[in-house]
Amino acid sequence: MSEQITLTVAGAQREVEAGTTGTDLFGDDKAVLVMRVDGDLWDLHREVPAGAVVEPVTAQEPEGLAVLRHSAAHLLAQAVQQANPDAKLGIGPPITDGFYYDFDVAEAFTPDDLKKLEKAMLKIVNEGQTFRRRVITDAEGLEELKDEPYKCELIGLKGNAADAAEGAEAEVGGGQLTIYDNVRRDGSVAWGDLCRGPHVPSTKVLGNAFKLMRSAAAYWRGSEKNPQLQRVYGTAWPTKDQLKAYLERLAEAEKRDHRKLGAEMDLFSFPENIGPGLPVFHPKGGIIKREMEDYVRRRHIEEGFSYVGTPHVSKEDLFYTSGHLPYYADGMFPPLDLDGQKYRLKAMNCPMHNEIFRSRGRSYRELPLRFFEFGTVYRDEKSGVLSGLTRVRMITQDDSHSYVTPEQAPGEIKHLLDFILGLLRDFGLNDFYLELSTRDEDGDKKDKFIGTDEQWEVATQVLADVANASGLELVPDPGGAAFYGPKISVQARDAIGRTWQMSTIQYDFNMPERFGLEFQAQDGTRQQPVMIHSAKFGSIERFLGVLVEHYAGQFPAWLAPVQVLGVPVAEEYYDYLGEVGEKLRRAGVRVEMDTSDDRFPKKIRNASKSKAPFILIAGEEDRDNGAVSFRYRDGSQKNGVPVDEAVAEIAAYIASRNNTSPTAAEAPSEA
RNA sequence: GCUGGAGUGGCGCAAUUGGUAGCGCACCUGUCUUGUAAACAGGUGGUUGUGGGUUCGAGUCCCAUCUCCAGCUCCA
Repeated sequence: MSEQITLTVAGAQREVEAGTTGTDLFGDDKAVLVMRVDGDLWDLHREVPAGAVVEPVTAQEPEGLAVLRHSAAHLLAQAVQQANPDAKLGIGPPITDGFYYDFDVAEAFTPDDLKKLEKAMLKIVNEGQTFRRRVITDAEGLEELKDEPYKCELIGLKGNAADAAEGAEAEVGGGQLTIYDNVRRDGSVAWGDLCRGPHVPSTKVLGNAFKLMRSAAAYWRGSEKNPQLQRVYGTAWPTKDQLKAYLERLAEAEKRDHRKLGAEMDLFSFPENIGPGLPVFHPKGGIIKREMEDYVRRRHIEEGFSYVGTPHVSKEDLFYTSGHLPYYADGMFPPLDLDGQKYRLKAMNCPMHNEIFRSRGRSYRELPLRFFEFGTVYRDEKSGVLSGLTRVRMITQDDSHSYVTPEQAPGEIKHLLDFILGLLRDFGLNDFYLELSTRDEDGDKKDKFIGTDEQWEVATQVLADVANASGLELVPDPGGAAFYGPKISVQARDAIGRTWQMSTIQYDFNMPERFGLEFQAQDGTRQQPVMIHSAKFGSIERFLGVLVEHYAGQFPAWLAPVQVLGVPVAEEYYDYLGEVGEKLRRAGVRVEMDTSDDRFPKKIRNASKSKAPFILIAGEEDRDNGAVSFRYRDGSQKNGVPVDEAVAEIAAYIASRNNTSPTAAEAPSEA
């Protein structure tokens, strides 16, 4: 009597009874969390309509994993409201590596609360509650959720949920309004929440591969103007092993933290008496910074840039001319008053370079004209955003400005992009993607952008063309442009897969106008150049921090503050090894000697911890043979190398700028 | 800037209900020093971020302030 319907299940046509659910189809396989029905994710307990194309979805694919995490967020909210029925619910979407849920509670969550909540969540997991979907009308929703003001607000915003708040679409989606009830085994409803779903079939699925990480405040719907809610962050994984691996990844990142390594390795510090966000570089950090700058300066000159120099302060008017001050006064330090004339610490170099450009008449024959400098700028970053070297108030930009004709712009941008990628590779970063930051078309920040629609369109198109031609992945970033023009930024992935924003290339049609820049064209007319701004590493300070983390402090030999650490086997050999050290110094190598009165094994331990790429050892045997022995970072050794050979090998390795650590396993001079 | 948490010798940490500020590493001194991740002994160093307050007595409690951490917001 039951009607038969036809479905396409996992690619194969099947005849099933009408009313068949996803659980009927896939329930045997516990790995299946939800199903994809004609492209949309559905709960397994829903009935599949006739003619549908149905596929199982597991946590192996990103969408399945997101469902798992979304369900974990629900689990958290349930636990919170169990403990505190007065807690009002915000939103609770899945995010990278986990989830969060926002609550309006009288008291912020303590670490102790998180532990208790985790236990409560585990209890719900063990009860094996099922997520049950229920379609409601807006009116029913408003009635049922009358004690949840934030949810009601979301219902009111339904339809443009994406605008309501990042993550809000996880709650109300675009279409039907649904509530998910968590049902106990006896059929009673434990808890419910407005939610678009879908969810995993049972809380059991969440196992105990979840963990609450931290709590922090977050503005409701992401706006400073709104009240702050308490956000609880958690992580959730399909298996305990994956959770463990994730926690290990975090621990690894912590070990590489440049703030920690910077202090340990005596590279830099942030003295309280100088001020927050203002780093000082110690001798060893200074070496790395200088090596970076020397190399980058050399490469710029090779690529046709002229090195220029500009002051750190200027009359305030300059920044009105550039347009920075009216727009970004908050980001600049307050003015200094000099006999009634206001001066500002510079927050950007371009106005200064423009003054160099217009210091005399320019000919088309000079273009592209490329100015470059390590320009240190000062920005009054809000106190809460400062973070080690990655966010500072003193930023040394490896900043260049190319003045070109509009026709030359695409070629110059390509030139810059190739140059940048080459530089990043020279420093050992090989994995990139690009971001194209454009102006906000209609958001509330639209007014921030100056220039005509046509100018923006041209500029954006030029950048997009070059970016696309590069073959790299290109991610759009609407609203991320500078006020004076769109930009490409290069994002680099480091050794443990984190991405860092590095270089930027900006197309600027605006500042040449404001500064009245012009050049004389072939036909004798005066024309306006286009400016291409570019910072290769963004900031030397930040890039140094990134390199510390990328290499975990084990810098490539050419950058390492101490390239060779000499370890005599005993006091008797201090002089002999000292002579080797002298030879190395004459070859331009940075050498330190361990002349402490520690005994040999302790010296080896210290040397290993020092992160020097080459450890040179000499004892009786070596001295007899006019030789020296190598110990590398990986613990491998090479004994009895004649001194001249050793010096040549080290010097060659450094000169090669090889970014991998030397080891005995490799051929000696694979430079 | 907002919310929450935290500041104890150079670094990492400890100090029962408010009752003598300790330990390890580093550093200094001495005795040592012979082949690959810690020789032994002794010693210096702190007005517990800073300024107030409560108390017979404050690292511990209260207020303010500075700095750091996490997140939010921001990032020309």
